[in-house]
Amino acid sequence: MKCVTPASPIHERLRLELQRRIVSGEWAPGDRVPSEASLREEFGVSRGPVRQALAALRTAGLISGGQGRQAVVLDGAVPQPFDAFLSFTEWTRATGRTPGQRTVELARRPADAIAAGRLDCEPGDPVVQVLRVRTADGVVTMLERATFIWEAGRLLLDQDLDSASIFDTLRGHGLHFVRARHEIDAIGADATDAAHLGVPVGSPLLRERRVSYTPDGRAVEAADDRYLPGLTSFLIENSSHNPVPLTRGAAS
Amino acid sequence: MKCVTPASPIHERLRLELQRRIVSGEWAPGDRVPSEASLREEFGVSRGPVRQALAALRTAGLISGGQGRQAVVLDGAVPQPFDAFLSFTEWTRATGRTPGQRTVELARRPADAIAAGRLDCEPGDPVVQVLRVRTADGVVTMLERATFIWEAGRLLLDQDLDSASIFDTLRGHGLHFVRARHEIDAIGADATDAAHLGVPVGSPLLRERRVSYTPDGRAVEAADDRYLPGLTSFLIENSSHNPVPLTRGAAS
DNA sequence: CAGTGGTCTAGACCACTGA
DNA sequence: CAGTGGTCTAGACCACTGC
Repeated sequence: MKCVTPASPIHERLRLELQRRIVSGEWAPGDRVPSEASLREEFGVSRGPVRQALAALRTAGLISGGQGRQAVVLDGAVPQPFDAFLSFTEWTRATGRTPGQRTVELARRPADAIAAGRLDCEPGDPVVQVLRVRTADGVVTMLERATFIWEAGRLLLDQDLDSASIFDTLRGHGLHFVRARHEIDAIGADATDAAHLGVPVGSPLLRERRVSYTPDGRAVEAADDRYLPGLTSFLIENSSHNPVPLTRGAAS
Repeated sequence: MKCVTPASPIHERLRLELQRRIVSGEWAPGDRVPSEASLREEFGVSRGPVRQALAALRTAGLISGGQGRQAVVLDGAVPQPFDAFLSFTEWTRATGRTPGQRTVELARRPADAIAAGRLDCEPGDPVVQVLRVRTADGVVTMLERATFIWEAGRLLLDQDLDSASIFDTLRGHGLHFVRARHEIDAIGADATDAAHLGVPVGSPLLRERRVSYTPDGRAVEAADDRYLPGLTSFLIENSSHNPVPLTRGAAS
């Protein structure tokens, strides 16, 4: 088994190897995935890790499955790691482009009721707010409004945000994100959006509101990102075998 | 164990019971979930099903987790079954409202290049297209453009679409959907959108484009649904433990 | 250091699919 | 009817968390 990271668990290495065979085209869409028994034999492991690896690929939308029915390679989009969905910087790099940013505002102020509710802190608690225009290969793509709890935001106040990734900075101080909740809808551009994205007030924008959490469950960042339409979309792969924490919600 | 459906697998019944305890408030957000050992003892099963049930709850965003760290109940949104995300009818009912619809057009025509590509058939093959205004509790919510392959669409031609769920109809003929791919973005209303949704041309709409598949991997339905903003949003729970087939994509 | 979850093995039975 | 995946058990070792 040609494994990239020999230190990780068997099921993880197995998943990476199978994923490599799929995205490299070695196994083409429509091909039948080897049976669990074959994979057990090929890699010399028991059935547990094999099933874990296959379940992960199914969740990622790379293969199909079903009782009695042999799995088949699907023509899914290449899966992105968790970080790539959290960080504009990571996402842009992962898609082969160069991320850029221009910080419009970086301020410490007391949390208003909305921010306090989303970040699970008290109104009036100090928070740090960032307003940045994000670009990909120099093209204006998104306007980012992010609010951080003081413990995280204070680390950003003396940073040059135009040249550093916020996520990298926080990670460097031991603040990791392991969970996030996203709410996606459409909204007309307000005056601020219009000014920085170069569109008329009221023109359509794709909005992603997000709250990110640390392993111990504390909310650290609440964001309101507004994307220019036509440049960005969100893709979701969904199946009854592996239900996704995906909900169509009424207004909020 | 108070189980709703004694015929289903242990891990499924276990998940439902634990989910019930969470959504009913019996276990409040912030409470610690009993250890795997306790659950094994309480339900008299081995560790496998217990872990399967807990993994499902983690994926659904209902509980946290982590090596050595005892799981904690989160304040997540109530999870929706797979069907509820596919069918406007199911979703509306699941959220306690009454679905309605007004069919604008129901037509058989040859597939154009775009529809053929999405449905994996040849341009010129017959398809059935449906244009419907969808309402919830009588409020106009969404304009649905759906294209079906002939095998499915032919079942709809003699239906009264104003009173029946398309998904129910197809299900009744043995056409089940088990997988779907969704692409979500924002777009300005075109003339058709404007006329049926009652908004000016160019005003922001939330667009969901979707392709649905049967168990044997055939694409059956390609949809382009446009939601009025402020009434509907998409919610996604995301974690590094349980990566979600969720991708931010460049334009399409 | 005790308890917890993460991982792995070996073996078993069943339901379903497809030739 | 043979092969496949879905499910379950019993037992084991390890890494990490939190007291």
